[in-house]
Amino acid sequence: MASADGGPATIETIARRAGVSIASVSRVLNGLGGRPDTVRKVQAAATELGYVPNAMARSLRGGRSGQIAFAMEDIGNPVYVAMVRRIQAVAREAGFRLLLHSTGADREEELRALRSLADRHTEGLIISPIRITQDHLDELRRAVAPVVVIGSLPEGIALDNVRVDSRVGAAMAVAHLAGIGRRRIGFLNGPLDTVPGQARHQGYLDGLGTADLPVDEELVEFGEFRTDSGADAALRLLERVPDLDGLFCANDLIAVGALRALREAGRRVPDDVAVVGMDDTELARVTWPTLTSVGLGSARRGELAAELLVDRLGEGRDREPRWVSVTPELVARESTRS
Amino acid sequence: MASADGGPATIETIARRAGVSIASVSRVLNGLGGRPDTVRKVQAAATELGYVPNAMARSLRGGRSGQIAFAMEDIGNPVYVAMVRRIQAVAREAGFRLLLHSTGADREEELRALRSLADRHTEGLIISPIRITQDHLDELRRAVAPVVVIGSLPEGIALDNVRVDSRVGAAMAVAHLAGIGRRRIGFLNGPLDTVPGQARHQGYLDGLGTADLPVDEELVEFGEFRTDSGADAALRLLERVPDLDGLFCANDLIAVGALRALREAGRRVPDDVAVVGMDDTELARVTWPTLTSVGLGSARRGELAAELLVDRLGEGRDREPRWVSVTPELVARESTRS
DNA sequence: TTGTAGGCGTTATCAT
DNA sequence: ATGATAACGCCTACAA
Repeated sequence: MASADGGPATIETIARRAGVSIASVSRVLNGLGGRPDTVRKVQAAATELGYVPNAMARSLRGGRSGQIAFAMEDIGNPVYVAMVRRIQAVAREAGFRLLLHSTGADREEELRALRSLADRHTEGLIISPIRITQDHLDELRRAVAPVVVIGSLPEGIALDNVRVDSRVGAAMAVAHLAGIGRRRIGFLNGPLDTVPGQARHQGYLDGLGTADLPVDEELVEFGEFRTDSGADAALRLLERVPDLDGLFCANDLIAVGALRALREAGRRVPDDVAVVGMDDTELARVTWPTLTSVGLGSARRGELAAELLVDRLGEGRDREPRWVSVTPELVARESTRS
Repeated sequence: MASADGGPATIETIARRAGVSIASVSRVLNGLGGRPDTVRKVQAAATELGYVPNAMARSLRGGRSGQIAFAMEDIGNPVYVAMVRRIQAVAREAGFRLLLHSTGADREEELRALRSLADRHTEGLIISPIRITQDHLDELRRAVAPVVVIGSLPEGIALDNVRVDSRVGAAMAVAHLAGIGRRRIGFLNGPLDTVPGQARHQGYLDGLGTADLPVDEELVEFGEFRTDSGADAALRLLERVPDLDGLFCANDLIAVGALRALREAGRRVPDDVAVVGMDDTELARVTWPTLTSVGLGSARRGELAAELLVDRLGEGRDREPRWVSVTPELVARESTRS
């Protein structure tokens, strides 16, 4: 029952009702003892009034909001869904609520998310930016609360950081395609001015080198990390390189678009063109043919990031920044089955 | 620059620095006028100190946290992703931060989400439960802050509510299958003790009736609203009803599982078995064949729910509860192409 | 064991 | 126009 006297019950309401001071109420409610008699009266009053402590007052007083935030590009990308899921679980476990920032990869939005730490509504932030500008670095440096970055950071940034070497992952993809005898291996990349775009491009070149395949700029197309963009890019590539027999896509969304484009263009997968995606999202199991993809441990990265943050907000307040990493793993499916 | 004197800058710090009272600082910072001279001094001090108002203090004082929450079953389901996306957008637009509760369809978790409104860390809640127990109703009734329910509510509950008639949607699916000449139309449903499970079951029966097809209990299988469960159910159904030629799945996840099972069982889609899903999620465009699905406007429902909540937290504080609904829409794709 | 009182950082009221 | 002061609800010395 809410109190009849207007607003919700407060320790003051309870104190009056129980005939004790607010201090006693607070103590009892926080299990700090008291005379049995007092305890009983307070608990009775609290129950009758349906008392629930005001989280805002607690936060203000305690200097801790009990909230952390996760900023990502777009929850529409299954990679982030996987991350959010695990982050949510770890956060809840540790008693934190989770806030979501969808930035749309907009630089301003990302910076806003970082800056918003300053108002202390959130105790810490996990951020996964695909571009890292000087502004980002400045803002990261002057962040007033712990930040964990998912994604590769330049040397010398003293921040908790969860990374995965997607350059190696990309090379694995190319090696896999070369391994099943493909010679004309195309690459559908995202924007080259993004961290993943850059790394995967390097990895693609590495992979070609290792497989002793010539580098041919004709084989590379750029677009956004999205399905529609992937389909368009695939069509452009097919037009230009009719004898394509392998295709590495910089993420699963692009790969899904590519599969569609290939089908529309009458190419069989994997017989004519074998395809490899990246991120090993849930999508990879749903397409037809199912998609071979290089997993980058997104769920695991989310989990690790959350654990780092939670630790730093508790025990590990003053520890050195930690850089942890996850190993890419190729999961072979029908799209490269010989 | 943060102030050197320990903690972050407060209006107090600024006041000292500018040589005015905290009241003046507050006024200037909130644009409530002041002598040009004073304004200048305060603004200068605030900038130099890198002042950012403490959100917790503001919330406590103002009685508003600027936060709303969304509670859903599992962010892994694309239906909720679509909702979250729009909710996030509307919330941000209105100046609210968004908190996420993943309940795993656990009754206790859902109730906890509802009860957590009591601590005022959140101003309102959007909840999308698939089961509505008496406990839910009790808790909804005594909720201390505005709640918007996405999903059908029993009569007589005075709450903002966004619904879609998935019974009609299910009937549309069956009608569509019958319309392309299918006679043995199976149904893979979720649990019958859920609101959607119940409604879709009714709709399935409605559809058969309208198409003058006999009701045959053999044609119905139950499972969870998940892909793996859908695959299992499909196999059971195929075993029992070899002459199946149409299949309605209670959501896209089930349908994705069914498509896989059908392929493994050597049935061609749509030639042997035509398939219709429900929710028209992003998955429907990604499968092969692409999936005909009955859209239930999940993005739109999320948007409407957020708008209702935001309105009630502002202008519409005292208006009557509103029930808005969205119309199902069948999107035909390859899985039912004749 | 208990109560009084101060303070967390704001905003808003009320004199001046 | 400005400053002192009282809340908002909670926790916690400190004093009794």
